[in-house]
Amino acid sequence: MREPTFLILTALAEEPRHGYAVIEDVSAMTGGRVRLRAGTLYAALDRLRSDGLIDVDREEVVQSRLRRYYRLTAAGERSLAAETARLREQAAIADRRLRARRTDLGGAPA
Amino acid sequence: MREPTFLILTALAEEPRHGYAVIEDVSAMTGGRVRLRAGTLYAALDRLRSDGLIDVDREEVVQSRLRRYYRLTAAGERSLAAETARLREQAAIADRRLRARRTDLGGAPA
DNA sequence: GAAGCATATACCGGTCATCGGTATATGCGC
DNA sequence: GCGCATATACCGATGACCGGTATATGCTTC
Repeated sequence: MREPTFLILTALAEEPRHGYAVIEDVSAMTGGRVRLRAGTLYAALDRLRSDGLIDVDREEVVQSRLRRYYRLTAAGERSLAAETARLREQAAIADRRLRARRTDLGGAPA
Repeated sequence: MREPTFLILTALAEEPRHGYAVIEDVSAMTGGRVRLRAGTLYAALDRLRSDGLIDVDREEVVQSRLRRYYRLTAAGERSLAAETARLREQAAIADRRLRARRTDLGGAPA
């Protein structure tokens, strides 16, 4: 799973959101670093839906504009949890090695 | 940065390694989940080298076969550290939301 | 009242990291 | 001599993602 996909699932983990709200939440989550493109978002939404990780929650019409809300399915929740565990483990391994490097004397000029 | 690239940098963070040793370390690190393909590895190595994140450490001939060892540069170390921090943060956010979900009552059948 | 901006969904062409397979070469065990 | 592990390297295909654009509406500003 790539970063944008992971962030979309994380956005939907908090509460059902419509497309545009996902873009905004991902931006807020990453301190503005990740600005999801419309193309990325809607393609990912379709893909995640056909994979059964998300589903349409409801549709609302606000100011005569359609809002389609998506929510995480049980499978999506499991998938996000597994991915989160993986991220945490890999970060821990890298962290350990980076620390060991710095401990091994200021060291080799790279 | 995608997962294979991150894992390659992590493999080199421990000590200089040659290509094949990177494949083995990545496999060990991920409990056998990630088996880097030769195509993935050498393309990534070339790319990382031209990006200045890794460099050739030395070359050895073992059993008349060449072994090219790569090491992390200072830039590579910084890049890996930044990426690690990003992973840790995103995992923490997702974790928080997943926990909140479970707390919010066993909840909605997805 | 029109121009511009935010909201909102959607499509499309292109890029690029990765995958899967293959080529090449050597040494070892059977 | 055959298969396997080691070792580097190339190539075509895939697919997620990017960037841009189209469409539509309502709000704000001049």
